[in-house]
Amino acid sequence: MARAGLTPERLVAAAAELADEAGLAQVTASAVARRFDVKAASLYSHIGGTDDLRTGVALLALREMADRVAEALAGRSGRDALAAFAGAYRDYARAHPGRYEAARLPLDHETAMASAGVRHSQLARAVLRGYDIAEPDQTHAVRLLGSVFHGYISLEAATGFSHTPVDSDTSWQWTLDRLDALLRSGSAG
Amino acid sequence: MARAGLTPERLVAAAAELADEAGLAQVTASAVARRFDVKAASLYSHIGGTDDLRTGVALLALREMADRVAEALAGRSGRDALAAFAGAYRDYARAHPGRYEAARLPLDHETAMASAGVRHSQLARAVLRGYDIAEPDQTHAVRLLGSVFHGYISLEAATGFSHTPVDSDTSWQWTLDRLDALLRSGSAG
DNA sequence: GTAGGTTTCCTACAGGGCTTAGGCAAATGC
DNA sequence: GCATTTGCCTAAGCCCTGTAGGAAACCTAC
Repeated sequence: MARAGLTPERLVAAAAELADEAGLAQVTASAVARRFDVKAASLYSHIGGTDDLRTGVALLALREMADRVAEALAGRSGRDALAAFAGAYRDYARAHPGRYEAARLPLDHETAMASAGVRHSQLARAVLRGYDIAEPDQTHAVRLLGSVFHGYISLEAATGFSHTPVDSDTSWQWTLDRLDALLRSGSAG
Repeated sequence: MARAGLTPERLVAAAAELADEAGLAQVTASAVARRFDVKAASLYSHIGGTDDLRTGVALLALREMADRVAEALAGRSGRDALAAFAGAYRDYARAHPGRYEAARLPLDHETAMASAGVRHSQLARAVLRGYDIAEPDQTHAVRLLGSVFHGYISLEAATGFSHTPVDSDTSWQWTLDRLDALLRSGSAG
């Protein structure tokens, strides 16, 4: 019988597609095996198991997001950079909800340190260079940016902010304006 | 043989404890049944299944959080109210991580509308009464509060913001200060 | 080109979890 | 005290995980 050509990379890529289509919970060894017309047991020479698959999706998502954010940020500063930064995350989450979900999985310290997660905080600091904020406020501000955007994106994904007549895009712009103002007054401490 | 005295409420309560101790993923019909020294099949006359159990935990968590937030808010306004509001959520999430996790489960529209989730936005609006913000900005501000606090709490839970020497409590206070200032200047925009 | 070794995928199996169906025993109500 | 209702049981089917060991495809080197 012809071989399916399984590799860790292809398995993780399939897992990522599955996550986006059906949710991270549907990413299982069985489901991924089905995508390759292969028995579930065949995956175990390539990956450790279901957890490995999900962690793989998380690492992939962190890399892809960092790439997109970096590209969005190129040549921008100030409010422009802030909007590009936030927009890149939001767009990614909407295009790849399962991957985004995976990116929030807890990673052990070692894996986290070797992941693209590190680039994310560097990118946030790049945005803040447009705002003249010194340490330790800069660290506070990095956390604030992460919190606001991750929070907004995940609440938007869960509820769609659909219970009121106010448009979510309008709230998003409003939030960016206010955050920009907040950071601009940031050097005051 | 003696009966175990199962009820939907007791099952959900046990599921909530389990969630806090071991994570929401460990909340299964089997695991809850073990807590009552009962076979898993016995649960099915009381609850619909595993999903029901988790949804039950979500609804419980929403109720408990709304109660605590309401209590924390009593008699406070302005920055005091803001800090009490945010602190109540953060404390709850730390005391009951599994319940907090469950509270973010997507609920169908009908269930969401009948849940205590509705009270949460009312409580956020109560905080904003101290800041003189009219619609539609008030809705934007409600979303901002939800985003910042939920985002902060979930990032804190996942990473502990432990990769840098800057204390998380300090960032939290800084965030509250800045948010207070932002809302105070809010009537302008 | 073909023999050996390696890799890839297979079948088989053990272990759990979910959930339904149907039965017996305990509680309840009359 | 007896009938009914309720609560928990066993049994069984299905799906997922992960391990072990086998067979076939691929590679290498003569």
